[in-house]
This record gives sequence, C-alpha cells and structure tokens, in this order.
Amino acid sequence: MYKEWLKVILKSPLFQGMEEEQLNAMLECISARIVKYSKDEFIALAGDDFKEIGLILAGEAMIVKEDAAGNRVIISMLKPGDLFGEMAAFSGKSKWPSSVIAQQSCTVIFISPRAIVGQCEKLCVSHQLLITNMLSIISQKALILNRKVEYLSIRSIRGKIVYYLLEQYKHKGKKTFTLPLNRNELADFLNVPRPSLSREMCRMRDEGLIDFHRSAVKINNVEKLRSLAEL
Amino acid sequence: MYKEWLKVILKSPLFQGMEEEQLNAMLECISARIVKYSKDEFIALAGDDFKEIGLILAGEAMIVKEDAAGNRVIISMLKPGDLFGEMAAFSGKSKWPSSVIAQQSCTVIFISPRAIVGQCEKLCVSHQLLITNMLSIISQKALILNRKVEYLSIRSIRGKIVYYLLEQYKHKGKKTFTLPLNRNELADFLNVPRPSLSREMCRMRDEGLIDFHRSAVKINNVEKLRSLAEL
DNA sequence: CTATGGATGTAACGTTTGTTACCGATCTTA
DNA sequence: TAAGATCGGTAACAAACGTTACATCCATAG
Repeated sequence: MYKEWLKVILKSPLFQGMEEEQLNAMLECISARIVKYSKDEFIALAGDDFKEIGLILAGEAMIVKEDAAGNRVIISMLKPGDLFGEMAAFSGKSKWPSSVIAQQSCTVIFISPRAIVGQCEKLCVSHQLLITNMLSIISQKALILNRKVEYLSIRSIRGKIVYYLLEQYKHKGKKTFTLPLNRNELADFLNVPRPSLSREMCRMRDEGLIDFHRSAVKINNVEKLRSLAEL
Repeated sequence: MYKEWLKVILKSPLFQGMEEEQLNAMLECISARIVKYSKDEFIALAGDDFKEIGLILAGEAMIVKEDAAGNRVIISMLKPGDLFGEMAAFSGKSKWPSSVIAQQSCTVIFISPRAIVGQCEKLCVSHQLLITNMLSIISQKALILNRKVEYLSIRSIRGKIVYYLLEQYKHKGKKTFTLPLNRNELADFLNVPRPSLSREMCRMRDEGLIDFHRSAVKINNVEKLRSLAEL
C-alpha cells in the first residue's frame, strides 16, 4: 500500500534521512491513511477537529485561510513532499486553523502526531530522526517568521531599505554586491509598493548614500546608513 | 548540586509535568552545567558558537540583538523559568543569533539539545514529555509570530483596527465587548502611533461603523466592517 | 469633595506614502 | 534584428499617516 509512495515520502523534509524499510514498517505500524481528493475538494476544513498531520504525495493543494474579515486568503501552495498541519499539531490546537483545498486531484497521507513523538520499541533510531526533523522544520519556520516580523515592524520605507542593505552588506562582506531580489520581489518582501520603493532608493542615491543600477548596489557610507537605521 | 533548583526547573514550560526524581537523574546523566553571572555579564554573545539551551534559574536577563544597523535592541526579558536559545538549537544554527545579558546577578542552567532528543534508555517516558513540551513551545512561538505577521502585513490603520475588532468579535461572539488592551497597548500591538489609532477609531465611530467608550466597543455593522477588511 | 495623574480624544501641520500612468532600458525569442 | 515582454525609473496628485501639543475624561487617594 505504501510502497509506491516511499520515494516521495523520503524526499519530504520530515522523513529525510530515513531508511526505506524502516519507513515502510513505521507507516504500517501506525497505519497511516492515504486519501485521494479530486479538484476543489476540501482536504481539511478550518474549524474541523484536528487529528493528523498531512503530507502531499501527488498533486497540488493550497492552504487557505478565512481571515477575521471573512475573506479567503491563500497562505501558501503545497506540492508533493510538503507538510501541512505541523504547527497546529504540537501547539495544542484541536481544530484546523486554516483550510486545505485540492487544486488538482491530490493524494495525501495522514500521519498521527503521536507517530512522531510516540513510543515504538523497534524504531527508536528512526524516531529520533523524525523528532529532530520535526523540531528543525518548526524552528526554521519560526526563524523565517521572526525575520519577517523584524522587517514589517520598521515603519518607514527608507528604514526598511537601509535595514535590508545592511543585512546584505553584513552577509556578503563587501560594499558592492548584487541583490538576490528584483524590484518587484524586494517590494513584496518589504511590503511596500514598487514605485514607492524605487522612489526612495533614488532619493537615497541622490543624497549620495548609495549607488545602484538595477540589482547591482554599492553602499557609499556604511556609517551614515547605520545612523539612519536608528530612527 | 541540582537539588535546590529542581522546583524552579519543574515550573518551566520545558520540564513541566516531569517527576522530580527523574529530572534530577536526567540532569546528572547529561551533567547539565549551572553557571552564575554577575550584573551586565554576557551569558551568551551573538556570533559565538552555540552549544546549549539555557534556562534562567534566578535573576533577570535580557535577550538583545545587534541588528543589521548595529543598534542594540531588546528582544525580550527573561525571568526564572524562561528558556533561551531553543529556536537556534533545532534550526541548525551553529552560532548564537542574539546576545543574552544578565540584568542582575543571574543563575543559569545549560542543557544540551541532545539531552532532549537524544537516547537514554532509562528515561523514555520523561524524554517523550520533554520532546512534546519542546515541540509545543516552539510551535506556540511560531503561531504567535504568525499572528503578528498577519497584523503587520495590513497596510492601513483602519484595516488593522477592522481586523482586530473582527477577531475579537469572532472570539467573544457578541457585538459588544471589552477590549483586553488599552489604547497604548493596542497601538503598540498594531504598530501604529496611539493618536493615529484614536483618530481612526473616532472616524469609524463618526461613520457609524462602531461605537465605543474607552475599552468598551460595539460593532454596529459586521457586514460593513468585513467589506472594509477586503481592502 | 477635590486634587492628582494616567488614559484618551482632538486638532493642526507637514511629511511620507499609495496610486496611476507612462517612458525608457534591457532581455528574449522568433 | 525586430517585436514583444519584462523590468525599472519618473512624475504628479491625493490620501493616509506621524508628530506634537493640548484638552478632556475618569479613577483614586487624600
């Protein structure tokens, strides 16, 4: 039953590093459910009882949130190997916080959180791996969110740009470097309109703080930039 | 060595639910380090090698980040029972992402991440508890950050207010309720200046969307509010 | 009851930002 | 190389916002 999916499952971040045979044994041991969904079907419905973590085996799905205002907002897209529900699983939530909807016909395997933290005499090594993987996945999500919060908390556009450029400078170690994002992506990341971003960057260029051409940037005065970031 | 601290440790979210004796055995087994610091001493220095998770036993400390701009920003305060370094521990970071500084003389116990995920034949039950606690702590942090990102991503003040009020409405189930935050706190939470928040709330009152007096709020028209949140 | 201090509302002003529309530069593909 | 697509810069205007300073409300102690 699980055989045909083992390869996909092993590529997912949660099961990465496991032996094929152990995985198979484990799935049988916890009798993981494999379910097929057709396009537009609800894989999980926000508010329903939460029981198992899901892993996409085939097809595409999207995590959709009904926000406080009643709008349907796409949180993210899921591809084969992607997990969903892992945060709800361990934070003590008993209901799905968001809905998951199949975009195409979709195959999903459901795994009980207890299968990850639970006891299973024969599989101690695998368990340890699973637990480490799970902790790593959630920690990384938290760190990404943390970085996002840092950027979103800066109120001025200039402040965001300065912060971003200094981060890049710190990372690359040179005053001249290439931005990994184009203007549109950078504007999205900083959560500002692209023309406003362009305008502010040009002002900074006019003031002699930086030079740039497209994605190539040069910081003229690191100290001055730093003093701006204090605002 | 650990005896005098067991009570404190057991109250921390990580060790909550453990038996005193098991905890003691475990601490001895992993030979957890207890270290004392005097005021203003660095407990951890950003950039240094990361090895162990810390838990404050006595005193107060602060997590401080040297941001990209070189400023020292207080991320949060730590009291007895509080953990630090738990996100770095499992996300694969090998360096401290922030510094931790003692605010008063401080006692700290350091615990290796391997003590939590690692094997220890005699302590399987405790391990399972520790792991569940750890997953729960990190998941909850991630969820809190997630909520923060949702709010920070809303660009207009009105949008934030609407979102917040609808969330409260959904939570309380009544159109009339009391806000759990005062204006200052709400303004901080929404990351806007307090007068701007007040102004916008008053405009909404003038437009008949809501009524309020201090922390007592009444939503006059849920549908209209929802339609505003779509912007 | 009245004085005090903290919390909240209000007003005015200048600045920053969002919006839209358009232009030119650069890249891509036939 | 020409056509079209994509990307980035620019401008002008209105709207939203930050800032400051002050008035008003309310709780509480004296």
